[in-house]
Amino acid sequence: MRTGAEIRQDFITYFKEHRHTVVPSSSLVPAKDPSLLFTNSGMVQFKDVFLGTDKRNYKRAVDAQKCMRVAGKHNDLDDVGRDGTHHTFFEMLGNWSFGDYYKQKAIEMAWSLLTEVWQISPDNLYVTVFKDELGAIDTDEEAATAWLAQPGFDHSHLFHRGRHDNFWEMADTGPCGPCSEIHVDLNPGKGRVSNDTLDTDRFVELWNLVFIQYNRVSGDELTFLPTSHVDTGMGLERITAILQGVPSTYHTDLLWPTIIATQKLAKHSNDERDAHLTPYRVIADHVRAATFLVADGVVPGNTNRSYVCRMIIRRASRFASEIGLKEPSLSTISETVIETYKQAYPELEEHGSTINNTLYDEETSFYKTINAGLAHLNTIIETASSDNRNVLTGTEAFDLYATYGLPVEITKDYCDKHGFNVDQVNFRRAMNAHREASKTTTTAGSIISPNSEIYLKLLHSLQDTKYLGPDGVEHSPYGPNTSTGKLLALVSDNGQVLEQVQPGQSVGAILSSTSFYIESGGQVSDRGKIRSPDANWEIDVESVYRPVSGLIVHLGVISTGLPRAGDNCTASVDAAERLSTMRNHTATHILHRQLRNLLGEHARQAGSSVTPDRIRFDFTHNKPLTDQQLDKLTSQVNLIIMDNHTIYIKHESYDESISRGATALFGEKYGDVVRTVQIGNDDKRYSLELCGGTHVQQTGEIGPFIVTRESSISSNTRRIEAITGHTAQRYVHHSLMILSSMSTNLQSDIDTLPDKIEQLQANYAQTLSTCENLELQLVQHQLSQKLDTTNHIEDIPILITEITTTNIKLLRDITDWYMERNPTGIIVIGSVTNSRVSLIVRLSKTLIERGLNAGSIVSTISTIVNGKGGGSPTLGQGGGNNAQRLNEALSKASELIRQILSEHN
RNA sequence: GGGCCCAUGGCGCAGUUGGGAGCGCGUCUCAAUGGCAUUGAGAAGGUCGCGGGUUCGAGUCCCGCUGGGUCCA
Repeated sequence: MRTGAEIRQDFITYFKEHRHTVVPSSSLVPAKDPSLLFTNSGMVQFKDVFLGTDKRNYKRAVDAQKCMRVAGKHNDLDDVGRDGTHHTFFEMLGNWSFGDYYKQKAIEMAWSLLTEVWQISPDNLYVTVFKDELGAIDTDEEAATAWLAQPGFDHSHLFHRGRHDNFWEMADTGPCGPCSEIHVDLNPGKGRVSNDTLDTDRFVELWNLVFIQYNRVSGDELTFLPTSHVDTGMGLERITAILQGVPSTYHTDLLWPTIIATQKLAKHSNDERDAHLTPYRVIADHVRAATFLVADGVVPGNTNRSYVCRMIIRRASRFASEIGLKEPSLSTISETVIETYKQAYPELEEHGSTINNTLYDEETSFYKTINAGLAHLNTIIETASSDNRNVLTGTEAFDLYATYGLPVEITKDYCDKHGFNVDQVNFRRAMNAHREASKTTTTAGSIISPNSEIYLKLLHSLQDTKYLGPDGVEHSPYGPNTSTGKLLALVSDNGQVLEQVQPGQSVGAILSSTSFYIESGGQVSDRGKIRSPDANWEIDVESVYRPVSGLIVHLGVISTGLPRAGDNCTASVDAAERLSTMRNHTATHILHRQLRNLLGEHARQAGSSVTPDRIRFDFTHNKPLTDQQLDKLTSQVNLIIMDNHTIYIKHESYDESISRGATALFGEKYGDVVRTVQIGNDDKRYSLELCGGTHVQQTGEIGPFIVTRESSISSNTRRIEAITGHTAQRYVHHSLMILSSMSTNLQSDIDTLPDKIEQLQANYAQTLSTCENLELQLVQHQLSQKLDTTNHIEDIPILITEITTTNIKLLRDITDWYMERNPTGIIVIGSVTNSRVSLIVRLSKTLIERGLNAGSIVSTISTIVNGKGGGSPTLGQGGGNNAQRLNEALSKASELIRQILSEHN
């Protein structure tokens, strides 16, 4: 029996023998494609080839591509594991022709691989080809004829299908074409096969061959592409299940070992395992997906892909607890995944410890979340029970879910146990409302979304006029800062050619050659000027971008003159800014390396921004850096700078650079030949990264390196901001000035400033408490002198007085002092500070039943001083801003108390 | 990107239309026992995350920020 690994290799070997270039799987994180959460098919890494915006140096390719399908238009995550076919993560085997062979050859190779190499009986194979149900697009006779000509192909096994199944489109417009699907009969002899039975679970849809021949210009207009392409995809899990003759993809040797590993942990018998197959499948699928995600640098978090990663881990954990695993166990299970896949995907083993720690940490924090959520649910249930309610409202259940992260299934279980029902209809309703509310209302600020079509046309027309060679604009960002050439065109920001322009206008300038760097790898594009001495004009360039391969647009403002296509001109990069950027970029590499040395290899770059002003570096790490770590980091980076290592830049093959240990980044796209930036010579190499950016020649040029900020941007992701060169030097200077002026003001050496400040603070605290003490004594003194003015109304000692103090807290405290001496009494105090009046009424508890209430008394008398007040029955506070009427307020208090007491008798 | 929740002593938390900053554990001191576990009595420990605002008065209400949690896109 062929193993899954062998089957993957069979596929690759077969097409390699047919002169295909073996291309490695691209990362699950799509390179520079923010519209796509994850790589979800084999074509993602070749998308720009089909669009015609980029080229490869091969015409035939074969690959096994890691794919994730989750949280798409309809989130089918909840279905994964409930049957034997759905997966979040899977591998797509594909062979590709970029303008090389077409239908005939593709079909022939597919047929021969299936029937000859893998020995699948032609009797069990069925094929569909495209036939437009609307009759607008031609039927794919070419494919049909090719299928019918294959040896052993049963003519009754060919079916026609319409647009939904057999016409492939990348988007609303763009490359598209008919496709052919190969289906395998799992139950031959189960009766006649029709077009409809192909969709039943008797069949597996195994392999889709897409023939890209059209370009959709609009909803109802197709044009033929100049060259046609083949794009095929076959699920590795599916073919493996078929060749191994097992009942589902989970029973293949790709996933079954994971299920066995889980079974061991759960200590289940085989019967118990089979009775709980759904949780087993979910765990196997999700742990595999999470393992691959973490290996590709995705870390669980609360946004975007990070969130998907978290969701998968938590869902697996939830199902793990269903089979009795109450301790974190996913990280143990993932070891089996790594073991199964490490040969084909060495990154799994390389990041093994990161995967282990990440899964363990996430599962642990999930437990914490659940416990907090259950505690919250418990208090809800308790209060509800005391109100004789035994239904959890939809809002409550949803709040538990959306705010406390308690999965609704867990809520339901817990409610069941406590005799509660959950209002699921209103839960759904709340969920939908939440979805609506979350929909982005503001479209993210104008992302340059060039209409590639327009730019491609422009590129071709410029090439037709011979101003541009076949490779397009000559680009040399690594050479001299200045280049001379011709202004080829001026365009608007959506790519329309501008015939007439005026000074002050924003334009995009296309030159025959340029040395401006184009934003990439986090490094911003250069700024600078384009000048024409002959025609006497100048453009201030703000940024530069490449809408399609071969075309470079300088965005800027015309500062003087009237530039016209055809003018000779010189483009100069702002050299000082560029140098600052280079300092920062090289420093970024050192920072990256040093972070990993300091924190561990899991601390990987998760985005960066390198500008002339600063470095912003995001990386995966789950807690803040301590002061000691930051200190160590800074001094070590500076040491490396001072070691004055030489930077070596070279071009080599991707594989070669990786084998030398180069760091490749996620979300970056690399060709077969890559540019590597090495700090330090081969004997004393400090770091090696794939990078297209610009760098200084010696680390010493960087100057001082200073971390200005360390912060969190989402869970498990930290951000460091830093400065170098002139900016750092100015920063140090500025800081020293501040220190020096502090030292003058505090009359202390800089070295002893911290002590001095500490001492001042201690003195201040001491003085403050002394003051408070003195004030208290002062107030006590005042009050003690007035104690003999205490009157009695009926049998109640009552003191109404004015006291001078700035501290209202003391007024409250002093009432304690009074109450100790007159436990059954009343005291009313008025005080004036800054022309504001404060009033306090304090009375004995025993007086409450005689109708007295300190809060309401103070409330009444406060209105006299133009204010408000309130409080408890024994202590009321209030105030106002009319100090003139304080006496009036105090006598009103006396009157009021008298009145209440008499009424209450 | 949008929504919701949280931040109070070393730790875990309470704080009621805005009115005296608290509880449990821990820490320290004293006492009881020959010593410990322990028990009793007492004490220390707080910019209530930060900054504004409303108010006579804000831990509490409003706005902004920081950090953490969580869901959705």
